[in-house]
Amino acid sequence: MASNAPTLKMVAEAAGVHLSTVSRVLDPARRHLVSEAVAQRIEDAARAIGYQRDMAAAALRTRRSRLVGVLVPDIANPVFAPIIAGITGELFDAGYSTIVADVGKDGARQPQLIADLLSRRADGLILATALLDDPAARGAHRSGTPVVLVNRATDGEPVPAVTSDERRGMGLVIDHLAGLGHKRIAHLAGPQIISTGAQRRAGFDAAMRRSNLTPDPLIMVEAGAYDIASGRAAAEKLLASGQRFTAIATANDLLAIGAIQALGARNLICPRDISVTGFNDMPLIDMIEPPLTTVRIAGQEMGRAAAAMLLQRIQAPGSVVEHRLLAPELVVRRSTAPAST
Amino acid sequence: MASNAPTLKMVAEAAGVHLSTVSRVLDPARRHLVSEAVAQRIEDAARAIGYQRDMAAAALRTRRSRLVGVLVPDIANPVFAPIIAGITGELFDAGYSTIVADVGKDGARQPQLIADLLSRRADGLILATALLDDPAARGAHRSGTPVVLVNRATDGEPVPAVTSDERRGMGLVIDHLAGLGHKRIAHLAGPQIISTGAQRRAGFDAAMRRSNLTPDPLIMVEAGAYDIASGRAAAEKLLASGQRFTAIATANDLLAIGAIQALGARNLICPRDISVTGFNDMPLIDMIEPPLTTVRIAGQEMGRAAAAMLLQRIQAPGSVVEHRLLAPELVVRRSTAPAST
DNA sequence: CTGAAAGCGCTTACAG
DNA sequence: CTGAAAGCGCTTACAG
Repeated sequence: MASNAPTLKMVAEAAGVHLSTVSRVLDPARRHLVSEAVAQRIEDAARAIGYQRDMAAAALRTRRSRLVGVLVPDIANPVFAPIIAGITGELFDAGYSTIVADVGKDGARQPQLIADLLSRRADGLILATALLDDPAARGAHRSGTPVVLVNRATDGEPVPAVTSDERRGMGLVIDHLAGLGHKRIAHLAGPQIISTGAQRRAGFDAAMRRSNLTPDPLIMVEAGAYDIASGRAAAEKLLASGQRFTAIATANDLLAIGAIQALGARNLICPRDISVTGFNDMPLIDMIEPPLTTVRIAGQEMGRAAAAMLLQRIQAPGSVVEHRLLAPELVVRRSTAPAST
Repeated sequence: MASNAPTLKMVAEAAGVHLSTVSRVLDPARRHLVSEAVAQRIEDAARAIGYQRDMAAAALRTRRSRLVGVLVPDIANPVFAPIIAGITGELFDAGYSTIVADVGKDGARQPQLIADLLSRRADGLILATALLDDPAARGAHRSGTPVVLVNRATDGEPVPAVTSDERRGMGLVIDHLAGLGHKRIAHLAGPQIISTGAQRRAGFDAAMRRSNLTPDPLIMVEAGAYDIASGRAAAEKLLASGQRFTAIATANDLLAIGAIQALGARNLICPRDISVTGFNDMPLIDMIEPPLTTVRIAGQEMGRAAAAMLLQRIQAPGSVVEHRLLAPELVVRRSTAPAST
């Protein structure tokens, strides 16, 4: 274990050289500075005694840790799983380690987690936790720490980000529903303090107008959170309003499940009476009844792209801030049908 | 950012003391060694210039990093999400950071990841990746590194572990099915090189005998992996065998979905013709058609318990090896019904 | 109660 | 091409 781990000095003694020479040989970028014969001898010795470079010490000396911190709102939420997988995969390939931390639903742990990550000399941060107005994200970015937002962006002062193109995603939904003859389309929106909620709603408005339909404020409701209970509650409000509509475009798969439950409670059947769409294409959402028409976001790619962007910013800290948008994809299943008349 | 971060020395200068005194004051355990007046002055100075302890340097000096590595077979698998959440939550509360790493489906990255974690002076490892025979887990444990297995255990030489009580879980399933009058119960087993697969199968045999039923090798199949496709393929083999059975007890929810699909392909309906049970109670499994009767494992608790056990082993490295078993719970839904006659 | 010094394991100018 | 030395930012015996 660590307490008796071989050090550079031990390798040096075994090979009969100075430890600085060992350090050179073991760094691919500087190995050529040493004669081949000596280098060979050192490599043999290092292998023989099982030398492993101490990253903690190297980080202290070089001020680079090859460590990246990832903050997520809820590590148990399946939506983030492919994103995290993409991030860790890309970073691993680049020789980086990833610390994934869960800030808790209310984000309470975020400040301490950021401080902790920085005190471990993390080379950069990826935040999946951003609110539209997010002082922590802005602050970290401003202070010069390489930061990239993923899945959710901020508005106002730009911070580097990789997200799905939410407006386009909702546009695909509306085009699909309009194509099925739906005219009165309700929107079950996500929390408007998060970019996904706000952008999907904006995409809803824009796409409705593009289709010459009117986004009617009377059939728009906002869910308090992205979960089934909130979706059901919001959909019940919609149904209780007495307004007429033939489809509900929701901002999230779980909200869609809640909406379908609310319909069922009133003996309305999806899609026969009312079509419902989701967003995200989460695992198993194709297995529910009815299988959900939804928008697939490229989670793993998003994670990879965010990691790549961060790596690039670690190399060139001051470089221009970009917001990369990934194209989503409509997945038509059986929760949508021609408008009932 | 990190390059101009305040150091102990800067705080010392600001407060007009030696940096060793600052170090004492900022460590709660040694603060009492310094006079209150000086301590106050130092704390004020530290706050004023925004001092943050450099964990990398502290780790180098103390040989403790307050960092724990967690290895999972597939970070995108929803089964692991609550386990990871439990682990990170418990460790955060204890002042530890967690590195979560995905070893990839074939485990190819595991050796390098373990080496990397150790080179960052991780204080311990939690492995959710263990095979029944797992040289890496055994090796790490033997070398004196604090290690705890979670969800999956090894056999042979004992390594500390926290898992669900698989035999008991499958026992609950069989008792339930037997209570519904099923006598010919097929087993769709998980991979037998993983403890979950092996133990659930062992639990199946034991519980069948306890109920005076015969576990029939002719209606037992092993899935190649825990996924829908493997479940479907295995169930098709079962159906093609011509053997008679009225229920299939599977080792995993995804396998159960595959089994239900295989039934559907032969125009058999679950549960009318054949009852099917799952295992894990993964997210949304209650929403599929039919909602699945399954065994709920206490994922988050399991994670917390594994973290607590690791913390304890970090304090007392040589302490006795235990394998903690958490009680699972049967969740009856609509995929099981009285045996058709 | 406080300071001065050594040293954790590395990397990297600087000599030779 | 190789060695000797300084120093990253801390903690911790050892003095006084």
